[in-house]
Amino acid sequence: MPATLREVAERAGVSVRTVSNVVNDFPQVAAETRARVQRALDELGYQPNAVARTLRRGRSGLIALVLPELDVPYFAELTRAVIEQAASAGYTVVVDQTDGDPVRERELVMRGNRAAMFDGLIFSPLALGDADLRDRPSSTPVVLLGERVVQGGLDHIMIDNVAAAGLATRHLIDLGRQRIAAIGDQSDESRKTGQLRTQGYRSALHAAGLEVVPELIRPTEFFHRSDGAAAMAELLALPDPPDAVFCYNDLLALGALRTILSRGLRVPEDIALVGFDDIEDGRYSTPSLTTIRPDKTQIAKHAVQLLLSRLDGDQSPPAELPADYDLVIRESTTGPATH
Amino acid sequence: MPATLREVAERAGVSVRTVSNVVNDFPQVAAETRARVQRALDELGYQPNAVARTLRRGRSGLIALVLPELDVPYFAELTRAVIEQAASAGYTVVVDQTDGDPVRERELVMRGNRAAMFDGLIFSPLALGDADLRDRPSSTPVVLLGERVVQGGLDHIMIDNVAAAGLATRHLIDLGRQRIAAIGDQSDESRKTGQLRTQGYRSALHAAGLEVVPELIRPTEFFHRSDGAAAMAELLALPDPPDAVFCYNDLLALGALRTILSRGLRVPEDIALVGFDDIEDGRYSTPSLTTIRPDKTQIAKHAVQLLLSRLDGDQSPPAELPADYDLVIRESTTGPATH
DNA sequence: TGCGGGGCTTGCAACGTTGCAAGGAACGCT
DNA sequence: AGCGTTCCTTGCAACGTTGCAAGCCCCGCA
Repeated sequence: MPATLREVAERAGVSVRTVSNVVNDFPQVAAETRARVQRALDELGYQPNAVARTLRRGRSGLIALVLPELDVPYFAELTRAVIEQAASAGYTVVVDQTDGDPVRERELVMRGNRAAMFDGLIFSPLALGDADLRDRPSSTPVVLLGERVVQGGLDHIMIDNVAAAGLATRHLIDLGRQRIAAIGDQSDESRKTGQLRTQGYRSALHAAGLEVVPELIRPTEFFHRSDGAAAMAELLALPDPPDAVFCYNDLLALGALRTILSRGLRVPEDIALVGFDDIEDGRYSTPSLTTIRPDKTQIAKHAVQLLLSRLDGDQSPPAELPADYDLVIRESTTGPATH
Repeated sequence: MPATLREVAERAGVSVRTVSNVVNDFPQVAAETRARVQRALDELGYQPNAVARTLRRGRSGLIALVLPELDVPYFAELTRAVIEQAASAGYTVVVDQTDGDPVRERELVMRGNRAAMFDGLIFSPLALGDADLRDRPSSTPVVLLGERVVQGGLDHIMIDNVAAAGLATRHLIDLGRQRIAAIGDQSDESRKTGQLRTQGYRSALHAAGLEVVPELIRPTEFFHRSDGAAAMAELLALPDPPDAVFCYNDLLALGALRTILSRGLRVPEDIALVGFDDIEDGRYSTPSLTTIRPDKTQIAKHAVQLLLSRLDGDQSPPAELPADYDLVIRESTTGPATH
């Protein structure tokens, strides 16, 4: 049963308001009074009631990070970055996992700070699209992450997927590979990630004068290891298998790697592999994984700053911030370093 | 600016209390009134204010899951399980990451439901130990996960680490390995995990009549891939390197695997590897990882149930629930399946 | 002595909700 | 007609906090 302001006030022989003034470090408190109140606070182990405070102030100091899956390493790593950025601004992050369930996503995003208790939302949608987000009734600020939504009229942070995918593909072309496959295409109109990356992949092939072979572009339902493993098995079953694969994320690449190695083939000698996301797993696989590295810290920083500026009343039109990325070359395309 | 009960009441021409009755589905409301209020609710898009509700009811419907690191796959996978269990009981989970920072851990656990807004806490401590938790002033119920704390006088869920480590070690012995190393020992008195697993490792060796070689027991500061890679490098530098290694978690094992393979050695032919945790990464590495699999779903279920029973006023003495585990044999000890 | 002013403290109200118990209307019974 | 009962609705207060503005006291100055 924690102490309230009133109990502290009685013990210190002052009014509730004065205790509040001490707790909140208002200057207009006599030193002697302050000391007496402080003693009472300490003796009773007073902790302010955050709920009452939030009700009164209209701010909770919480921001929600809504993600499809926490056990996807990319999201886990991004979460760390967001928590760090928010903490340095005095905010606490609440993480919520939707599993890409449209109902859960809608619930979280559409309801405002009334249903939940947070001041703002950083949201990486999987199921919800442009249309869904067009007119949110809620007034809680939202920042979107990822390529899922393009025209939501909301603040939005994403990397240039077409260019990044092109960079990855060009790297394989530069290595002299001829039959370059892609894993992770998504026909579903609403899944922008796969489509944008396929677009970048195709342009890179075109630009190099290489033929785009439809059967080398493998769709997957999700971006998990198992999807990559299965897609790779299909590619290996082709009469003329690829000599390189661009996987649309690292998990797909790790799944594909597993399949390749289990068939006794070598990476990169027989098949070169490029992933996307630069998760830690890919730095410790054998061979380690060449990948596109999005600047997760930057993404987190932009997201938090954008959100906080909205909380401060920034009324400027929705921003669309690009995030940096680069290509990290490792063993899966160039072989082990010679030492 | 979302609607309040009062605004709805004015629109419907009833009292605030009646609107509340409709919102909360109290039976004593005339059908006609209910319909009229419902219409007003819909028109204004009313959403109850969770903060006010919590203040009034004394319950937020939130439970916090406090973990050292979200980007450690074991915790990410556990988080998924906890979220699922809590959701099925109508609770929402708030995830908080401490990075093992004692200050943050203390802050979260010591403060009650006042400082934060949750009804209870599921806590996997890294830095805090028995003494720290002995007399918490807060009345918020806590369930502890893991072996960090043994005598906290708090509800507690853990697996039998000694027995599990013994099982892993015995598996290596049964394969005929003679020089079995261990990675992940922790001399720091407060880090129970490493100590308990070392204890199980030693007993298994003793029981098999094998010598315990101190230099084969490698301490690590953390349980990350990089720690495993470094420790393995030390082991390989020994005049007489091991022919098997029991790693105290899968990340250590994956780091060790990376080091072994990069030296051109084979797993399991030259060195057999066993991990702990059964994270998904270990199912897709090459070779896939033999490991101890804690029943994460069971851990989550017990934790949530225990916590909710405390919230319901259960006053029974602190429980110490064991969680199940088993040994999953994969390629890192027995080689690829022949197909 | 009267008055202005600064330094410090306080009471009141409100944030939006719900528990409590009372209020009121309508009905049936004697 | 009077009374009890049932059914429905309502006002008040409170959860713990803080904004606002008033209030108090004491000091200094004329």
